Amino acid sequence: MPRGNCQGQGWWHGKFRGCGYRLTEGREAILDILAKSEGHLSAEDIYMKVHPKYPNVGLTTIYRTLDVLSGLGMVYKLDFGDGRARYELAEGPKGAHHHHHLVCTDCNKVIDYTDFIDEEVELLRETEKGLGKKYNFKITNHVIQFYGLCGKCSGKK
Amino acid sequence: MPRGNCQGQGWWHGKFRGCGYRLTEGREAILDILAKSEGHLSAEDIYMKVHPKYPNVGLTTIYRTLDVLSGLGMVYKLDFGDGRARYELAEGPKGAHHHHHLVCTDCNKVIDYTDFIDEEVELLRETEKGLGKKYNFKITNHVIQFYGLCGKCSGKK
DNA sequence: TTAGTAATGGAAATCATTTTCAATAAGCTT
DNA sequence: AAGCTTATTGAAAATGATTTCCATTACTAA
Repeated sequence: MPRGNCQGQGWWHGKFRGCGYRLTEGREAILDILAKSEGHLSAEDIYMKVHPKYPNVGLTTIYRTLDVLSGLGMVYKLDFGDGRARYELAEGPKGAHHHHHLVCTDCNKVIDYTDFIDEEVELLRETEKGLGKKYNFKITNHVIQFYGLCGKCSGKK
Repeated sequence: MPRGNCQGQGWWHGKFRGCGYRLTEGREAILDILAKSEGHLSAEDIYMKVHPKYPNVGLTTIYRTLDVLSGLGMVYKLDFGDGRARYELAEGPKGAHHHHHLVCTDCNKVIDYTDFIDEEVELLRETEKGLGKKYNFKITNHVIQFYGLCGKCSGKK
C-alpha cells in the first residue's frame, strides 16, 4: 500500500485506490460538489452543500478529505487573504481550465482569468526548469495571483 | 487628515504623517526590525525581536502596525501555507530587491529568487494592463510563488 | 493649557482548523 | 459470506493565530 508520492494519472477511483485510500461515500460526495460547483469553496461552503444529502458527513471529514485530495494533487488549496482557505478541483484529465485569480482586496470578489495564459505558461516552464536546477528544487505547483480593486470598489466613496 | 488611498511616495516619517498616522516608538521599532532582518517574519517573530528593547510594545500593537503598514504598501503580507502570516518590507525607494518565493511544502524552507525577473516583469506589465482594462480592475499587487520539495526533502525516505 | 482623537496593551473573544478517541466501515483474505 | 486488519469517521474538545474590547495614555493642533 504505497502512500507517498502518488501523482499518477487515472481518475477518481483509480487514483484513490491506487494510493491505498478508501473510497467512501463522504469523499465521493465532496468530490461531486467540487466538480459541479466550479467555484472557490471554503470547507464550510462544501459542508453546507454536502450536508442536505449526506447529513452524516461532518465538517471534520470535509477538512480531512480536502487535505488528502490536495495531497494527491486533485484539489488546489487557495488563499485569498480572508482568513479561510478555498478549494477548487484541479483541472481534469485534460488540463483544460488552467486559470488564475484576480482578487479585489476590498470586497473579496474573485475573477478567474485565462488571458495571457500562453505567455505565462511559457515563462513558467522556463522558470520552473531554471529554478529547479539552480536551487535543486522539485517544483510541483505555483500560484499567480493579482490583487487590486474591482470597478465597484475602486469607484467607492 | 486623509486616511484612504495614501500610496504616495516618500519614506517613513513623511509617509506616515502625511496619511494622518502618528509615528510612535513602537511603530519605528517594528519598521526597524523589518528593515534589518531581511526575512519573512511572523508577527510573533517580530514581537520577539522588538520586545527586549521595547518591553512595553505588545503583540496587539505588532498586528495593528503590520496592518497599517501593509495598507500603506510599505509591507507585504505573505502566506506560505503554514497557518501564520509572514511580513517583509516592500522594496525600498528604489524597487531594488524585487523577488519571489520558492517554498518547500515539506520543511517550509523559503528561498528568495530573483531569476527570470526581467521576463517576468515584462509579462506582468502586460498582464496587469490587459486585465486591468478587460475586467476594470485597478491592480495594485501580485503574488507569484512556486511550491515544491527542496533538495533535502525530495531525497528523504 | 485644553480639547479632540489616535494609539496602546492586556485580557477576553473569535473562529478556522486540528486533535483526540472510541465506534464504524472498506476492502482484502479466506 | 465471514473474518480480519486498518483506514475512516463524527462529535466534542483543543489549538493557535488574529481581533476585539475597553479603559488609559500620548500626540497634535488651536
